[in-house]
Amino acid sequence: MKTLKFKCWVEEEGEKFYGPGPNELIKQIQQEGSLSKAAAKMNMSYKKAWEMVQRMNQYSEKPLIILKKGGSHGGGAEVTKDALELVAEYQNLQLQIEEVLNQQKKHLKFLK
Amino acid sequence: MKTLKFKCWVEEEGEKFYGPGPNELIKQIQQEGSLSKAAAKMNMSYKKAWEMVQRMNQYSEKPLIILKKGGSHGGGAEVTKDALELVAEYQNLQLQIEEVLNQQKKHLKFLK
DNA sequence: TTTCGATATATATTTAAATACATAACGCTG
DNA sequence: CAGCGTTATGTATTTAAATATATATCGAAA
Repeated sequence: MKTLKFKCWVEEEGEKFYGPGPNELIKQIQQEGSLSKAAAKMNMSYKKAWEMVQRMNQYSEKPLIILKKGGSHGGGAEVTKDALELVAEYQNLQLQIEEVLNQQKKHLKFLK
Repeated sequence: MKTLKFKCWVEEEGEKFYGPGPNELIKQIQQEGSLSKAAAKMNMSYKKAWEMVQRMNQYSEKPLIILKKGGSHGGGAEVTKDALELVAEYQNLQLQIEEVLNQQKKHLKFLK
């Protein structure tokens, strides 16, 4: 069964800083309240997740994730309101693309 | 300047066999009549290009590229009619997605 | 039957990415 | 002020991808 897939992302100066990975990461951080736990849930190394957060924050106008260390729980990760808006916009964009693909699938010869 | 990019491809059993790379390769082969020259123009190793062709042909119903060895010119690569139709369909699909993206760009907050 | 330019294919090397590992820093709390 | 859990960050190891290298194969044509 052939399937049609896609991916979209945002980049600046050739550097990708927002796509499916960061999008999912934000959602997991919101659920867990912790970057390390979010990374674990995604089977991703903490380091990679941490770098993802740095890139995201660096390239977006306003901070998306706020990391805090120390304190009673050892620290944690907070998702900003801007991040949530970004998630919503991105996922809406994905939906619209999927819609186009589902329409087109019907008469694409090479998918048979 | 932030830009929104995308990629779409066809896969079967988790194996990608058609996307931007193979699409461009077909076009270059048609111009050059040779797989090695097409690969060179794309700054791709011959081996990678050759494997691309194998995958393409394997997963599509009808052969897309016909490779010939020996003969007066040493051999060559031929693009089938089906391949050209595929190129056309794929590029049309890309255009439609771009259209959606260009529409959405206008009111995407995170692109500012 | 030799030459030629292209395809065919295996192996080795290089490069890049991801992961693993180790350790420090932080700040609340008992 | 020691313990805890989390973030912070460098280094080493592993893994995977891409490339480079070498050699064989093919078939028309001189």
